[in-house]
Amino acid sequence: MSRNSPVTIRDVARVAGVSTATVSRALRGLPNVDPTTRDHVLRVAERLDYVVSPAASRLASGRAGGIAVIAPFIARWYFGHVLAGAERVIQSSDFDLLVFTTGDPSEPHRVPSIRRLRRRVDGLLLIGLPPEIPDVEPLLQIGLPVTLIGSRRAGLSGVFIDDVEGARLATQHLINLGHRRIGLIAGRPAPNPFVAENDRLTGYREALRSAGLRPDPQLQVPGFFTVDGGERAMGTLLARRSPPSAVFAMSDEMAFGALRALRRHGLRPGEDVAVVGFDGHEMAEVLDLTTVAQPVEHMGELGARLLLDQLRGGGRGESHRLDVALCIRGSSSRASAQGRSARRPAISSAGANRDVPRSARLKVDR
Amino acid sequence: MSRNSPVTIRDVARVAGVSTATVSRALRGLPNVDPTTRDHVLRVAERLDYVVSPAASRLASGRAGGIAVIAPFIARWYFGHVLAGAERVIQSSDFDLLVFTTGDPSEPHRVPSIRRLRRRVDGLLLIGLPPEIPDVEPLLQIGLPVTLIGSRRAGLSGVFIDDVEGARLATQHLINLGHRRIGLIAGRPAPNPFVAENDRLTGYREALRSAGLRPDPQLQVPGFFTVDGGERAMGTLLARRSPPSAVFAMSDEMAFGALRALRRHGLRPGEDVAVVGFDGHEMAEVLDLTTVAQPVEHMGELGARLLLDQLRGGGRGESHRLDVALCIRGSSSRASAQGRSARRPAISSAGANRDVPRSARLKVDR
DNA sequence: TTGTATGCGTTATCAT
DNA sequence: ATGATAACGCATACAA
Repeated sequence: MSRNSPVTIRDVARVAGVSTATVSRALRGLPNVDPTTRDHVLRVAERLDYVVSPAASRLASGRAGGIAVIAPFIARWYFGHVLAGAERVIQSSDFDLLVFTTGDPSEPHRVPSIRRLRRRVDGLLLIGLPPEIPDVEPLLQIGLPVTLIGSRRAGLSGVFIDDVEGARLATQHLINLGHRRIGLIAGRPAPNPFVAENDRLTGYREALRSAGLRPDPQLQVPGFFTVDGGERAMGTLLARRSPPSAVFAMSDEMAFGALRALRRHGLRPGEDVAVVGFDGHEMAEVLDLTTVAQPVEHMGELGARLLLDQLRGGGRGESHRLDVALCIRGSSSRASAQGRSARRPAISSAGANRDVPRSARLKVDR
Repeated sequence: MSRNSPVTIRDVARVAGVSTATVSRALRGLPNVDPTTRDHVLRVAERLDYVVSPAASRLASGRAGGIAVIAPFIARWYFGHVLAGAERVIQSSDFDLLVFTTGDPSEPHRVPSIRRLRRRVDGLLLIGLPPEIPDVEPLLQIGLPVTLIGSRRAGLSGVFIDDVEGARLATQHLINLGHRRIGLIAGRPAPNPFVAENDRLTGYREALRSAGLRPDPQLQVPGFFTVDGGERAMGTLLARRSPPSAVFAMSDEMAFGALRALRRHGLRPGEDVAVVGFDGHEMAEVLDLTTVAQPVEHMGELGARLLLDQLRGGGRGESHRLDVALCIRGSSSRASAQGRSARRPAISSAGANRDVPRSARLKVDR
């Protein structure tokens, strides 16, 4: 059995008839190497199927050779897509991509300990992790180049969207449709340290206020960014004495849950209750859900690129704000203010200020 | 405080008043170390905030210290969830988790070159990559411990489901509902080397045959495992001279597309055309889609565990077959065996509160 | 149980 | 442009 073929740099040097130093230089494309020599060395290395030992290289050079991508989750839509974008870019570099998951950052710290990171990676790519929360802070102190995706911090490289604007777009859209009681399915209960959430809350409120509407705390419910959470949140909203006629959810997945809650209550999205999500999830199209789309994969790519730039000594601390886009679909376009209320006489009246039909008041299961 | 003071094993040894060898042994929990000494060393290391240099350690020991998880995609539901499961257990080991993406394995090879893997990882975790396709084969030859998830090969460690049985369950369910023309939305066009696809095709055919039905090639269309592909496939099926009254899709995402196609054609899933998917996607519940659920996260966990066992010299080549479960929902339970019969006036979404008969066969899931 | 000494495969410094 | 050689930080036979 031809177990391992420990072809070392010395073998290459010997066969090529040069010193290991020259081989090293040639292989890494360093200057001060005769083109002829380099060519020769490359050929020999190829023929011998030589592969540098990362361990040795790293030990000698002091570089770790890896990039840590740290995110709360992998399987959730937003994170999966950002990660996919980042992976593509990092894979085309010669850094290893190490993945770390933290779980919900508002819960007990599962953030990878510094020890787990130190000496193993040269840079950090943080996805959806607010730099201000206690467990993340240490990661920033460890002195490695960092790039933030989906959150931001003065002086740190990052790529993010205008969450305030996104939420405002969504809310304003609902207002334009004639709605006056607009609910909010948020993430975690406020107050919390998550910038994106706070920004979206701000956008929501601002839109309401500038339309002369008063944000009603009773209409703001946490949905924890899950489908089930969104469903429960919608249930809670429907159970209010005066339920909303429209809802803005801070994520598509929560909006999906909201849609289901509506159906379970016999209400039709877009007709009885308007719903707008946030993300641009593929399923939003399938479910005919209006949403604020963000360029997730691109955010991952760009973030990775920014980090690589730093690692290569190039520009440090660059920051990019990407645009979002409101995708209007059936869940909000069939304005019910005067819309197809024919099928549901109960809600035909009262313009935008109408109440949700009685059936909405039914108790929420689960 | 000063930057980082590269605390080495020698510093620890000096401060602790022992040799570096002892420190090394103590820190790694090796036997033949006086408990008192070990304790002392540990304390000193802790106080000095010592972190072993992976590079040095790996160079000296010859181990790479990493596990490569290789999958076609990250952002697709199945892969994201399997990966999440694997991540959890690998993270609790002391191997680094390196992620590699290949893109669709039926396309030009983007499989990570051996050179990219050799010396960097100690083991391979292949997700949804059939060992028989040309690009994957080399990975198996490189001599590293391998575990397969979602595919299998005699002699190789792996975790998979009974795809034949899953497809049979789905198809039989439709047959039981009275359907006789049952379409199939497959993955890639047959023939192809993907075991899971072939198995599901087999299950589909067997169910039909054992019910005295003849599988009609005209009713088998590729959907490429995407929502859009599924939508197109459904469109194709509906355009047949004699369209199916029911459809089994090899993935939930394709089934979602099929649902959308139906709606666009003014047909109601579960009433005009029955649809069954495959996966157990969360959205299946939201969309009231009947599906064959597989324990994806658990597959990831188990796969990682099997690989770790091999790496630790324990059991080699273990194989696990996990059970699937048919989750019956509205997309198939409102039996209406007459295909595109006259549309019914009723709107039945309100009653979509079906429970999930976890049919006889579910092992692990949540 | 503990210490000594050597080697792991590269990179980088200094000559040449 | 190229070569010799000292680190790099740790693991591990071997000795004690």
